[in-house]
Amino acid sequence: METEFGVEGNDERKYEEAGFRKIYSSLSSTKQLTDPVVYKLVRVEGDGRLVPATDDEVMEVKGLLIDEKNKMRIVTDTGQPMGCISNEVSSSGMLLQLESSEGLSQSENTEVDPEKLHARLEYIEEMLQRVKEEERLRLSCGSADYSSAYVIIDSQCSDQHDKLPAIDEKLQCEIPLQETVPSLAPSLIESHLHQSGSIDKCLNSPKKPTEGGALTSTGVATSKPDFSKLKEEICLDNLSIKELHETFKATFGRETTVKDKQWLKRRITMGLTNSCDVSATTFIIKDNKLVKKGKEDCCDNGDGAFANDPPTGATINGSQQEAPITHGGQVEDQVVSDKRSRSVGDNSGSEDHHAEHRAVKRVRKPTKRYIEELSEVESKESSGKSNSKLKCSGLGQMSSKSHIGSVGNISSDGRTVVTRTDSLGGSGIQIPCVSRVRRSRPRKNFMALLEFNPSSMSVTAAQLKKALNAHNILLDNDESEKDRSPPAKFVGVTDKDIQISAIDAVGGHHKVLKLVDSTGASDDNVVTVPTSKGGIRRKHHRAWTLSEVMKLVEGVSRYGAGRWSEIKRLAFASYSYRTSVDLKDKWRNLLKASFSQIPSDKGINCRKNAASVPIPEPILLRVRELAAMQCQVPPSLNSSKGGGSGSSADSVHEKQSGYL
DNA sequence: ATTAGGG
DNA sequence: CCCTAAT
Repeated sequence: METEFGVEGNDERKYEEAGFRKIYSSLSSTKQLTDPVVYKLVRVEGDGRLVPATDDEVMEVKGLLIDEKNKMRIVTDTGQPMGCISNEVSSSGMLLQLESSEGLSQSENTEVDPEKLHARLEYIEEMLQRVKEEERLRLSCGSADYSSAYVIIDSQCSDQHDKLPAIDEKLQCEIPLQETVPSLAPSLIESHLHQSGSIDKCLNSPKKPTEGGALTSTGVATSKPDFSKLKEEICLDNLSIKELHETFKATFGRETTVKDKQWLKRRITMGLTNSCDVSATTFIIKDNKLVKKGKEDCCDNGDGAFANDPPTGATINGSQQEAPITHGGQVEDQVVSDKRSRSVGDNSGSEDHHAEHRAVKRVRKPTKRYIEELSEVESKESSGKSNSKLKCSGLGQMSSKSHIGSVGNISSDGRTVVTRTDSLGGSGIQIPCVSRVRRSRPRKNFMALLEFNPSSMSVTAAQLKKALNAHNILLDNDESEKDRSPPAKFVGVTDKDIQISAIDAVGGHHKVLKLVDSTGASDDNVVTVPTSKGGIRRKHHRAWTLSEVMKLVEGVSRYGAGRWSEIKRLAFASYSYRTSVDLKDKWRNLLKASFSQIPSDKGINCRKNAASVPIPEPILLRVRELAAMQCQVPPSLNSSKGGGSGSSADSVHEKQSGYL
């Protein structure tokens, strides 16, 4: 149906005979299908049966795996249910089967180059990363309905696995998923235009000697979102992987480890242009619009898409050892060389970790909060203990047990969650160091309980535990269990986690990676932090990402300031945190910022930026616009700053588009 | 339940 | 961000 046959009909028949139905091929006709990867989509029924994905499901997932450069195909299984894998599968989901070419085309040849396998592994990881990212992005758009994605890796070459002990390990990584990732409002783009007089250069020289020094020795800029990189014109083409990662973070407020330049560029571009139609081969974003350099024009040609695939990745700077995931099929070797330990799917925090770890042989720098928390712990316990634990759970696990093993846990807001044994009520249970207790709701319940049962601690404790469990915060020693993801068994999952667990499927021939989606907000937990002053204060600051801000702004422009619940529902549907009140507060802040920060623009970005990322001027401008058109302009500084060129145009603009 | 404002 | 008053 949605089949898009075509292109190298080479092994077409073979696949079909094997019971596959090819549904998508993004292969360019020029590429050789020497080492194809086959995807098979399967749904996991509640009883554990695996049934072929429906066409609709296929369609849905199809978009997730458009891989234009690597030679692979996506096919669905036309066949029958594949049998039971587990009766623990409660949630239905998608199965994505990756079949290595070795399995298909070389099934007779048992001798598989270990290197190739390794390469395959790396490749799969990369793909998983991408699936994950796509999943996140998709989630943030609030579209999807299915809550799980499964990836099955057909291990027909299981005999090779001994040679690659890492495989099994890698399949068992948990992936706490993070929410977020909106796209930028097109409306912002316009306002940006007005101001673009002063706008110019590409951001390909993001390294100011001053910044980031503390973080990385490679001179890569800091990992904190740097909106400045998103301002003005962005030449994604010239960026290294690292820089792309930075840009990605700035755009989506989240780290990524996807090493594919093309993918990164496309994704970033999509985010920045709020378009899903980004298939350009050149990625220059100017004024939030995609500018195509040498080629035709921008954004369009949604389908066949990435036929020509100018090696933008070829812009590899020799200086930086960037992830050499290139296209074609020659990549593998390079990838192999990159076999650092790495988890299939951690989330931002550890992704960061990986990125850093990879570029520099250096342990991830603990976040401020982490240090803070650690110190708190230390104050109670012996400091040395804590330290060792940190190291242990942070890295030791990975390196010792296996290539990757469990990456430990990462809180969805990007912080590494180190488990420690704490004397909570003297029970000595293991709790995540940084785990935060669910905020408002449980607290309420908890309080209520305390009120009604002031004396029965057991009850309240149980309730608390229950509440925590409800949010997938394991208080028990399940921590390790969770990590291990015992084979042939699905981990109990809530909709709040994304994880990948390996299980032995039918006849032990399949490894299944489960990619459970997350509503994204597993982090609206809170931690109360004893302030040095004595009081204890809550400590959840969830930094607003650029994307969020832009979404907010766009929401305001669309529904009007004040309709926070509307905006919440419509524009922030996928953000479980960020209440309407939050939106309101943020808007208030934005207003304040937009009307105050103007004059000191140049002087500011020197030092102060280090701590707090400034909001890009275009956004502020837009905010001012909206404020003006909605009569929210603070009386004091009404028309002061506007004197310049942009404002006149703006005012005109705002008057005309005043009502929406 | 949602908003507006102050803290 | 939190809290509260007002609607």
